[in-house]
Amino acid sequence: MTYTIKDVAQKANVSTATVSRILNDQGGYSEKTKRKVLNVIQELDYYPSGVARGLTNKRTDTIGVLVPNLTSSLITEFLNGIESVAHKIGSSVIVCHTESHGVKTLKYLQLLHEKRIDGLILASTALKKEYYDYIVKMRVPVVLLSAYSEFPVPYVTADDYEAAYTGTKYLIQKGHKNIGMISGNKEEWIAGNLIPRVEGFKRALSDHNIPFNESYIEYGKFSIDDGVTGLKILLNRVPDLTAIFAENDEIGMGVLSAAYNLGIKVPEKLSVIGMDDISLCKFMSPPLTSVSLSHNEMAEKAANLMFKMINSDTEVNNCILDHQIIERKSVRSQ
Amino acid sequence: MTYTIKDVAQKANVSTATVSRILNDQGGYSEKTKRKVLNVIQELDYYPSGVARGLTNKRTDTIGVLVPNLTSSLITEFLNGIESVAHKIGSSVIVCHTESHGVKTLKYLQLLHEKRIDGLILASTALKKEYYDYIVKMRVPVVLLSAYSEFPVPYVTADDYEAAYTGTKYLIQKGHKNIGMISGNKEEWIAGNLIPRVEGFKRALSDHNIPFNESYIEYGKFSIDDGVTGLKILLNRVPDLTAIFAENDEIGMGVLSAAYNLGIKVPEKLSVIGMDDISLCKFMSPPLTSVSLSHNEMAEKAANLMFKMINSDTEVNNCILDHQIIERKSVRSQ
DNA sequence: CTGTTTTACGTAACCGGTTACGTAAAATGC
DNA sequence: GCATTTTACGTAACCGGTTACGTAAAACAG
Repeated sequence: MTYTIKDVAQKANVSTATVSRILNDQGGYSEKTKRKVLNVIQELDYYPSGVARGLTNKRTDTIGVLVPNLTSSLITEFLNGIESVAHKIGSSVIVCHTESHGVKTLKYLQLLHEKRIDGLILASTALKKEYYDYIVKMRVPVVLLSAYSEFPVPYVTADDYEAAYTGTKYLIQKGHKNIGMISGNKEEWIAGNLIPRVEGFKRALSDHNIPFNESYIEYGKFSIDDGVTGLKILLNRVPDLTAIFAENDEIGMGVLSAAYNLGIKVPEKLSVIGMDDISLCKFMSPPLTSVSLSHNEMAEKAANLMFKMINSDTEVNNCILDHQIIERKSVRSQ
Repeated sequence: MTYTIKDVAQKANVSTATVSRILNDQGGYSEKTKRKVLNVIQELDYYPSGVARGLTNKRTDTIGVLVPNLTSSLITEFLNGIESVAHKIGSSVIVCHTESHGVKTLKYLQLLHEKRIDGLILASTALKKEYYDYIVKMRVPVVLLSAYSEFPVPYVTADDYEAAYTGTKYLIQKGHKNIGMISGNKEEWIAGNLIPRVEGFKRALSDHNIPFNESYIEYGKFSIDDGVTGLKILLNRVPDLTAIFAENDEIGMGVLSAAYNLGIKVPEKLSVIGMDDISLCKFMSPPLTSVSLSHNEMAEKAANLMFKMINSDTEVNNCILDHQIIERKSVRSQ
C-alpha cells in the first residue's frame, strides 16, 4: 500500500484538487497551504502514480524504440543517443527488439499501442506497408532513424547512396580496381528493391570505368559473422580482390577478423573500408577506415524531432545528414 | 479519439463488464455474445488501454533495467537477454542509462517508481545504500545482475574473485611471471573496498610465489579507452611485462588496440586475457582469450528470477554461475 | 411441474489521479 | 462604507478499465 493523493489531501486537510494543483505548480493556493501539503508529501514519502496521471493526461511520458538488433554497436549507439535526449525531456524509453521479424514487429507495435506510448522511433528498420498501416492507426508521432520511406513518415538518415559512392570512390582513388562488396540482407530493402549502398557502390565503379560483375558482391545479413563468411566466399569467387567495401562496420570488422585468421594482411594485401563509423572502428587492428554517417547526431536529431512532434503536433521536415570519410589504417594506396 | 471499452459495449449491446470478461477469458458469457463482442472489437479496431488496466490491476507489465553504460557490449548483451525473456512473458522493458552516476540513478529510480514498474534489474551496478533504501520503499522485486550486495537483495553473478584467480592462474601456467593488470574504476566498488577481480588476481600471484607490487595494477574505468591508456601507463611503469590480465574484455580490446598501434605483437611479445567473453572477443585480431562468465545465461537467469518474484512473491535464491577459460589466440606460452 | 442450482449477464464502485465549475473569503476600487 | 474583482480553495465528474455483488433466465433435479 503506497499512499495516494487522497491520503495526502486528508492528512493536510485540503482537497485532492489542491494537492494536485500544488504538485503541478498550477497556482491557486496560498504559500501556507503549499508548505503544509509539501510537508505531508515528504512525511508520507508520497509519489504520484504515473499510471493514473497517464490515464487522464493521455500522455505517458514514454516512447518506444524499435530496433532490429540489440547486439549491433550501431544500434546501441542509436539507443544511447535516444535514451539520452528522452531522459532530458523526462520520458522513458521502451526498447523493442524486433529481430527484423515481421510478426514480432507487429506484436510490438500492438504492445506499444496498448501501453499508449507518446511517440515511436523505428531505428534501421524498413517501413513495410503493414507497419505503416498499423502506425497510422496508432495516431502517434513516428520517426524513422537511419531509414527512409515512401510513406509520409519523417525520417532522419544519411544519404546511403551518396555515402557508398564516396566510400567506393575513395577506394578507387587509392588505386584499387578489384573491389568487392559485402552487403547486408537483400530482403530487408523491399522498397523499390534497390539497395542504396549497393547502388552507390555500382555507380562509383561505372563512373570510373571499372568493369562490374555481380559476383563482386556478396549478400549476407548485417553482423560481424556475415563479414567473415562474406570475405571467405568472395575471395573464393574472385581471388584477386585488393579491396573490400563493407556495407557497414560490423561487416568490416568481420572482414578484418577473417583476413587475420586467413593470414591476409590488412592493409598490405587487402584494403577494407566500412560504413557508419561506429566507435569500435578506431580500436580495431588495424583501425578501420570508415564512412562516417554522423549517427550520433542522427539519433539525437531523430529523438528531438519526435518530441517536437509530440509537443507541438506540427509537421516536421525530413533530415539528411552529411557523411565523411574517416581515414584510419585499413586502406592503403595500390 | 480511440475507442474505449464503453464504445464496444454500447455497440454490442452488452455491458462493459461483459466485454472485460471476454477480453480476459474469464468465462461467464455465452458463445454467442462472445462472438458478437469480438466482432465489434475487430470492427472498431479496439485495443484496451494498458494504462487504465494498469491502474486497477496494479501491474503495468513493465520492468525497469538500470545500466551503467549503453555502449558496453557486455551490458547490451545483458539487455538483449533481459528483453528477450521479458518479451516472452509479455512485459516491456524500460532502459535507464545511469552512467554510474548517483544522482541520475536515484532520479531514474524515482521515475520508475512513479511509472509503477513491476520489477527492476540492476545490471553491473554496485548497490549503494541510498539505492537500496529507495528500492525498499518502492516495494518492487529487484535483482542484481553481475553484481552482489550485502543488502538482502537477490543477485545472479559469477564469482569474480574465483574467475580472476582462474584467469591469472592460466597466465601463470603458461609461464608468465611479469603480469600486469588493468582494472576498472576503484570507486565503483564501495562495498568493502575490495575489488573481487583484483583480489583474485593478487591471490593467484601470491599462491604461485610471484612477487607482487601495486605498480603492476593500473586503475581506469571500464571502457576500451581505459584499456589503451592503461596499457601505455603500465608499460611505462614496468616495461618487462609479458602478459596483461584485463579486468574485462573491453579493457582487453583496448590493450589489443594499443599494442597494435605501439607495434607490440600479441601474443608474441605480449599475452592478454580478458574477462566476460563478450561476443566481440572472437573477432579481434588476434582473437581474445577470455574468462567466460556465461553472461548470456546470467541475464536470462536474472530476468527469470525477477519475474518469478513478481508472480509468486516468494523469496528467491542467489545464483552464482560458473566460469571457464575460452582459449583463443591472444595468449602464448612463455 | 415445482424447487434449486447454474449461467449469463448488468450495475456501480473503485483504481489514483486531473480539472471544470462553483463559492466563500479576501483584496481591491471608489 | 459597499460593490466588485480576485484568490483559494472544495465538489464532483471524468479518464478507461476491473470486479464484487445482485438478479433474471436457463438448466437441472426429482
